Amino acid sequence: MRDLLYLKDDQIKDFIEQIFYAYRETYSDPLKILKKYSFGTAHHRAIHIIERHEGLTVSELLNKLKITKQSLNRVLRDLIKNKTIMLKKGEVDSRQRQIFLNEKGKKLFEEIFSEQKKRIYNALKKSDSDSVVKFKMVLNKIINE
Amino acid sequence: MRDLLYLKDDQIKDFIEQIFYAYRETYSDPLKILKKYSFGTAHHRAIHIIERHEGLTVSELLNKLKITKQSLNRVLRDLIKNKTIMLKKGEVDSRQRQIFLNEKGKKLFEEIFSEQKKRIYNALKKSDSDSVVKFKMVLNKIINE
DNA sequence: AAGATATGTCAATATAACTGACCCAAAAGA
DNA sequence: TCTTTTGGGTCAGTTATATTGACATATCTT
Repeated sequence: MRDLLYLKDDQIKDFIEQIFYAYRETYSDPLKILKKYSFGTAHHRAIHIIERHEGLTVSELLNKLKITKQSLNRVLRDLIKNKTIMLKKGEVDSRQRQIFLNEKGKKLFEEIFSEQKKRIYNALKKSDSDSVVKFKMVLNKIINE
Repeated sequence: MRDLLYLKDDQIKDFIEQIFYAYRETYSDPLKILKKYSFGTAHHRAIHIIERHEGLTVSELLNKLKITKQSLNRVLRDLIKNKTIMLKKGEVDSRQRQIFLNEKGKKLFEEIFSEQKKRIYNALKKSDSDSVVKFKMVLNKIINE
């Protein structure tokens, strides 16, 4: 029987620790920029998901963020007041609201992303294509487990 | 010139989103167990790092968690009161405190870990050894960037 | 002896989340 | 059409986790 080293508890514990570090570092990089706009990481996560999924509905955003609507509402209110995002009535179901970045929001996203990108870009640049593909595969399996 | 698909912005944006999901899912799995002991994720992260680095000092723990000593102190106080951890005077430098899990803490760690382990274990089991090695490599490069 | 370091603590505040209750408008179904 | 369900918004109060700033104590270094 093979000795599946990569399934050993110590390896798994290391991953649990490293996933925490990777998340924290990745999301702390743009905090300075966010502060300029009086935003925090909660706003950042919302902006990021909205940019990746333009026109998604409030309930779709809720499902991705997995927070309560009361929590999300504070964030959306700030973003709307700031003219970072806008809501449109859903075309098929007019109870729904679809969320879009407006011009100001797109600029803000780019500013945040250009800062946050560096860490990931440099890490991928130092890896070969196969490693990146496999990194993505394992990451996805962890998420969809 | 090669077209470096794996360095494209969209791929990087996906990673930023997925790192968030991976972290959130990994650390939300054991929340129910933690709640039984009136602990939260802050306690969990401390317990996890202490288990991985038994006998580390307070300042070493601070450097890993990257929070203020006032924040950490609340957590450590709770853990000490609960008899999850104990502090010992440093042997070389008696200003320092070395942190250890005691028996109760080791049991609690195992209870938390056995829950949290499932997600990672199953994801790794569905991946081959090479993928896991490369996942680790890229993850480390992201952290140490 | 003087200064630096490691740790602990008090107080006030910020951020991001929660629960629970309730509202309206629009869609879906009987 | 009438009723129920759904999508979204809001008020109020609370909790968890972090922050800044000030200060205290013991121990190590010079």
